[in-house]
Amino acid sequence: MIQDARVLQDEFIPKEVEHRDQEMNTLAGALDPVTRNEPAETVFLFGPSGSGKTCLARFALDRLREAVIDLNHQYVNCWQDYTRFRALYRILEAIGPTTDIHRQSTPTDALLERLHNYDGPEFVVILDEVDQLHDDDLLYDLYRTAGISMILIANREEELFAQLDNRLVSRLHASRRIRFEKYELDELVAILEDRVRWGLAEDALTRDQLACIADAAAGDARVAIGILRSAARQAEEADVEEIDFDTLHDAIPEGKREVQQKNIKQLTPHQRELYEIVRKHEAISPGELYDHYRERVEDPKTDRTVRNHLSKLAHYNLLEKTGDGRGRTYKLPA
DNA sequence: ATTCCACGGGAAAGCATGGACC
DNA sequence: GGTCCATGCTTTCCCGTGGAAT
Repeated sequence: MIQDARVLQDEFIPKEVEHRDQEMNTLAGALDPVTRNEPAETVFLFGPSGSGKTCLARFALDRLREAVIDLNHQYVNCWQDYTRFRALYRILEAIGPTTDIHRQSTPTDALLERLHNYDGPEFVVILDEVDQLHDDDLLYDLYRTAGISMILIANREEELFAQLDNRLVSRLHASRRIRFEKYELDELVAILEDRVRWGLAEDALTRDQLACIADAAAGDARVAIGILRSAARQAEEADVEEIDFDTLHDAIPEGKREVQQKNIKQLTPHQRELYEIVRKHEAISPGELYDHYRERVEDPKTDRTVRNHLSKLAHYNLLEKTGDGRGRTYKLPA
């Protein structure tokens, strides 16, 4: 069934990107100065999740590397590396060994100094989920570093600029902005067809089945590929060459759930406990939640810390806050 | 009006850890 | 080895704000 599992991974970058010609042209245009050894324009990619932002950014960077011999690059997911220190660390990894830098005991200023001393070839940094950065000093740092170009990725344009410092907003005002729309149904089907062609046995799925997946994914390519992956895995385990309707039916919720399960694994025991408590309730009030938590956990943290955890869980889309103030309840997202 | 929760920003304390020095 | 210091990250403490209930 599965010929090449890499094709079904989230990180896979296809040889061609479909239905994003306009966006690709703009992005390539912004990056073009790099081919003349000049810094690229700063580019923003905005759009909903699964609309191809990250994929296109990496794709464009790959293309650029084919044309430019000397080019440094790094991809930073700000969701994971959300402090100034960690993001800087990630960036420095691309320009040299970092074994002498330690999470504790090396000051952020030392990282910054090393970055400013950089005098290698043009350096393109992709900052994904840039709105997850806890403070925007990092953007300022990079902006002021000669030889570094930025591709910045976020969901919502207005929200991002609302949270940025005013100085930064005015400096970034002139940068290029590319807006992505959700994929249409037939576009998703085309994307899935490619993945099937490259990664699965021939005719593993019918066109109708792909359309069914695309429909369930509601314009989100990541979800669509997740469902496909899940279906292929089940077929592989059952050792069959075709995916039947039942398998597909099961794969839809599972594919959707996969992203969440990934996030749950990263939680601390306390955070997971909170998640479990919310999961067991239809909807739970904050006070009730704190009570349950204190009962179930050996060494309960303070309410304030619990609130921090809850914010984090909400950030990961693992739970949902509804209402405000007194009427606030927590529940699992729909 | 007043009280009651809940929220979340910010300061400070606590924690874990590598490096310098003895 | 042992001690102390510096640092980033987490947790706690303090507190102002604001809506809901009384």
